[in-house]
Formats: sequence, C-alpha cells, structure tokens
Amino acid sequence: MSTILDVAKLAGVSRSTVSRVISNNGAVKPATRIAVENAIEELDFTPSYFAQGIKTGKTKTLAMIVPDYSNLYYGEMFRGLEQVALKHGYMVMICNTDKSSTRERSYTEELLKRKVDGIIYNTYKRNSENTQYFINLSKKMPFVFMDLLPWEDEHVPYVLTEGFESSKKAVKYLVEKGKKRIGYIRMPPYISVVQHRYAGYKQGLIECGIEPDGDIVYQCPNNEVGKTHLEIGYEGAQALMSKSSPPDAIMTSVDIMAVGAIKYLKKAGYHVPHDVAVLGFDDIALATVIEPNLTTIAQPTRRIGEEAAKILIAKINEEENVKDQIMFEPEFIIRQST
Amino acid sequence: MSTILDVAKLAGVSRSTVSRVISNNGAVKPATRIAVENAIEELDFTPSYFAQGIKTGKTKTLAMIVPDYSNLYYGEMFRGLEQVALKHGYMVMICNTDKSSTRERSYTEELLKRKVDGIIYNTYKRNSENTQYFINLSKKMPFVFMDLLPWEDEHVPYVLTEGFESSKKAVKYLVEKGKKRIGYIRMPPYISVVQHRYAGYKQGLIECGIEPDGDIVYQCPNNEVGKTHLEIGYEGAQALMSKSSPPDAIMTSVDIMAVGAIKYLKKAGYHVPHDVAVLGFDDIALATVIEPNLTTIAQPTRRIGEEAAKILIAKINEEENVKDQIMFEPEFIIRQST
DNA sequence: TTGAAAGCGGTACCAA
DNA sequence: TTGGTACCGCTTTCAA
Repeated sequence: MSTILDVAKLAGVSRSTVSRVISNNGAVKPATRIAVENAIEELDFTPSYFAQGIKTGKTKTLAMIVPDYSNLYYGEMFRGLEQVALKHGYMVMICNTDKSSTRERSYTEELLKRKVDGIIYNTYKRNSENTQYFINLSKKMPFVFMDLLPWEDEHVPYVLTEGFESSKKAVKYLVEKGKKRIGYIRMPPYISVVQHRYAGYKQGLIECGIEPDGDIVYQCPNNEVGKTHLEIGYEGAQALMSKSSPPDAIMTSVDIMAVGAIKYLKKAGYHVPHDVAVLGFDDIALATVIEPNLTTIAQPTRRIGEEAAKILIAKINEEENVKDQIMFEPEFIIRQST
Repeated sequence: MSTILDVAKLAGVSRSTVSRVISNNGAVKPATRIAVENAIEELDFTPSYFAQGIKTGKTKTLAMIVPDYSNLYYGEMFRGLEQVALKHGYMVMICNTDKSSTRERSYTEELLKRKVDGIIYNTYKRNSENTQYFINLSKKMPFVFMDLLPWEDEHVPYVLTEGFESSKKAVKYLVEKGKKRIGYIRMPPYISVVQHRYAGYKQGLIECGIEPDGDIVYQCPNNEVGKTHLEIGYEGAQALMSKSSPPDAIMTSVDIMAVGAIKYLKKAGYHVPHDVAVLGFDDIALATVIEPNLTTIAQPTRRIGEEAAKILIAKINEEENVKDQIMFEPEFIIRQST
C-alpha cells in the first residue's frame, strides 16, 4: 500500500500538494494536478480512511436504525438510501433494534464512537426518554427522523408520508363503496406515526356522519413480544369478526397487518371484498402477491430513503438552509380488496 | 470528546500506560490499571476508531455483499450475522449489488479502502473473472462465500445448505404423491448454487425411472434485467402450462419463484396442488402467507448468517484450525402446495 | 512496570 | 501556487 509520500516523490511535489489534489481543497496548477494524478494512478494509491478521518473527523459513513429488519419496508428504504449515499462516496450501516429502546440507545452510542457522519432513525416507540435523547442528538449532528410526527415546539428534521388526510379519504372511499361499518386494526398508541393514520380514520368517519365505534377498533394487546405484525392482523380480524355487530370493512395501520387480516377472513369463509373490504397502508411488494390484491395508501418508500440521504449529506457538507422537513403525499391505489 | 491524554493526566500516568490498559496489551500494575479505568469512566472516554485503526488496521467492521436486498432471504441472514457480530463488538455494512458484477467489484474495492475486517459474499453469478478475483481475496483476508458450491481444486471458506440430495428427495416425494410430469423453473445456469439444486432434481427423476424432459424445464431468458424472481416464476409457470404436455408438478430454484408460479396457476384456474403441485426452496416468511402454503426445502437462514460471522471473527482473531466450510442439512417442510 | 518519543498517513495553516 | 511543518489520537518500541 503506497502512501501519500510515495505519490509526492513520484510526482516530484510535496505531500501538501498531493493532499490538495485528493481532497480537492485548495488551488493546484493544472499541470501539477495532472502529474499528481498520474502518480496516483501509477501507484494505485488510495488515501487511508483512518488517516483522513483522524483529522477531518469524517467517516463517510451513514447509519440507519430500524426497529425490525424483517419488514421489507425497510429494505426498500435502504435501497433508496444506499443509492444516494454511494453516489456521494458514503456507505451505510444498518442497525436493527428489534423494537427495543435499550438497543436503540446502545446501538446509537456505538455509532457515535464510530463517528458516523449522520443517522437515519426509524422510530418505533415514542416514549419521552428516548425521544428526548434523539431530539438532542439531532441538534448536535446530522440526523433525520423517519415516519415520526413533527413536534409543535421543536424543530426536528424528518421525512415521512402524510397519513391523516389520506386515511380520511380512504374512509370516504369505503363509504362511497357502500360500506357502513368500518373497523380498524392498529398498533399500540405509543407508535406515533401510526397514531396519525388512526386519527385520520376517525375524522373520516365523523365527516361521513358515522359515529366512531371503539368496539370495532382492535388494538394489539400491550406490547406483545414475539408477535409479528402479520399475526396481529390475523388476530385483529378474528377479534373484530366475532363482535355482535362485525365490520364490513377493515382498515389497518400497515399493509402487513392487512395481509394477516385477509388471511383470517379467507380462512373463516368471508369473501373479500364482498363481505369485508380490507385496506392497508405502505404498498409493500406483498400487496400484489396476495389475493385479492391489496388496496392501499402507498408510500414512496424508496424516495423516502433517497430524500433522507440527501438531507443528511447536505447537512454534513454544512450547506445553508437545508430543507430538512419533507412530507410526501401518498398515492391511493385501488386494487381488489375493496 | 476527551482524548487519551486527558485520561493520562487525570490518572497521573503517561499516554502509554493508558494505551496499555485500553488495548489490553502489555503489563500494567493492578493499582495503576484501576486508576486508569476510573479516569476513563469519569471522562466517559472512548478511544477513537481512527487513531486505533491507523496503527492496528482493524475496524471492527464486517461487510455483507448481496445481489438483491429486496429478497427477504438476505434480511433474515443479516439478522443472524448482526447478532453474532454485535456480541463481539463488530458492526456490519450491507452492500447491495443489484446482481451486477461490476458493482460487486467496485463495492469490494471500497470495502478494502475502508479496511473492513471481513467480508461475507453472497454470490450471484459465477463467472470466471469475478470468481477468481474473490477466490484470491479470500486467501488474503477473512472471507466467506455463501451459497456457493465448493470447488474441487481450491480451498475456499463457505457456508451453504445442501441442495442436491434434498432436491432429489423432493422429487421422490412428488412421485410418491402420484405426480407423473414434474417440471422445473430455474435461474440461469451461471448461478452456481442453484445448479446444484437443479442437478438433484434431474437425478431424482432418473432414480424414479423418469426420463428428464427439457420441454418442461423453464429457464429464465438470458439475464433479463429488471425482472424480479417473482415475475420469472409467474412467466415460467405460464410457459410450462402452455406446453402440449404440461407438468402436473413444478419445482423451482427458490421460494419466491414458486410464489410467482402459484400466482399464475391460480389465476389461470388450476387447482394447487390437485392439478399442479408446487415446491420451493428456502422457506421464506412468505411461504406461510400465500395460499396454499408452500411446501419447501427449508434453509436455516439465520443460522447461516450466524455461522458465517463466527468463521469471520475466528479468522480475524487468527485462531488456528478454523472450521471454515459448513454445509447445513435443509429440512423438508410439507405444507399445502403439494 | 512505566514513560519518552517516534511514528502511522493524512490535513491544514503559514510563509515563501 | 507551492512546500514546510505542526498536529490528529493512538500504538509501540526502547530505555530507564
């Protein structure tokens, strides 16, 4: 492995000049630059990340914290992130926290030690302690919250997909389709982004002149460890259909729950969407695999990842006035399940 | 951020002594060690990865190269990998190559620059040029091939799941079920691990006294860019069923293709498994979501990731006689699709 | 068992 | 536009 000194000697210049060429920082006469570049080429020289980092403090590394990597949603987001990152010479580490707040913290501390340049944080819970920790962190380093509702009183960078209005519209669509009793399967309320969607659902009912009925809202029992979202959807549908006055349509917080719900409904002999319509949120790949294909409120997942990476990189480069709050409009995709 | 010098001052010793304590390298008097540890604690000091790395060359970082991250199979593998890595203080970078050999190379060169301590390589293609490059690399640094057939003439570290015998057995099972014409949907032949499975399929037929018939083997047109495996499965089933003498059972290289095949068969009005049985390989989560649930040859995917990490870490620690060739026996899981 | 000091491979300031 | 040089934070001889 050749060093900057080897290059300097071969090119007949000083180390400083070589440094200027490789970091593209400072004026170098074109002829000199070419000589240096040739020397770099000839020696197949690449600067050491360590030596660079020790001075600059930059690692050219981003990290993404996710609650559950077995949800393909994050895989899709990663692809967008990776693409932008790579274009700018960054690499991405993935930190899977298994929905544990403790692991979110310990992982983050590890990332800080490693001096990653920026962090993308996919929230799972919104409890005050962890949340405050991350809000503080977001003021000290490039940081983006994903899928987390903005706070009124704090400026935090975020990228998310609108969930209130879109859920409201979905309710109206179901009502127009003739559905009278629209149920909901939701995650625990401390998961904030999903709260948003649920609030839209309730508001939609009210605007259609329907009184929201808590009896046909299924909420996952408190923090059921080990239960996948698929299972929650399955059990939710089962619980809702066993009510004395069961729903004729079911909305869910996320697609994968809707898939679980459909699985139960079919098994129990209900026809989807004739007996019960089902509507999801996300538009994961699975939505077009299951039958009937899932009607859903589609997030531009890959683009979300791309934008997050762009925000981070702009902040790392200390660009002024970075637009660091982005809300995407989802797309309502009607398929066979409604 | 405090430095080693701050710790040294506070503990009343030299930088060298602090270094000996943190790297656990060299003799330190117990009392001194405790004083240093207290100072470290008090200052919340953590050594800089850069400064350490510049001397030791170690980054405590692993990388995993995958062809297509939207296949959840790799997500599952990552989980196993991550768990073991974390326990030993390592973090993992994921490199998604989109099945491009060029990107495999460029990504790897980036990893080398970053001095990652070990690489896990999920092969997609087996072309001589890239393969030779990686074989050479595997002799120079901790490296594990995943899902790649061993070579006769080279010792390469690998972790994979047996595919020949298990595929053979699957054929026999289908024959016992009364199936007479067993077709196959496969990936292009340059994907070596899948070759293995296909060879087992053919051998199984022969041992059952059935002449393999190329007419009911669907092979994805050469390197169809943009086609997902799901789509290939769909189109494969379509092609096979349009033959003058269509199959009454279909095996596939991987589960996700089987899912695509089932999707077509149902749409075209065939009953699975009565008209056509379908059998996959992998046991991805989707296998129990689709209907009918997929019969498959299950890989212990998470364990594969764990073992790969263990091999890598053992090699990094320069342990002697590391068992670096592991073949798992798959489990045959009978569900509803056969 | 400890400390002094010379690197490691770069960056960046200052002077020329 | 260039070179000299003092770092960056840690490791590792070498002497004491």
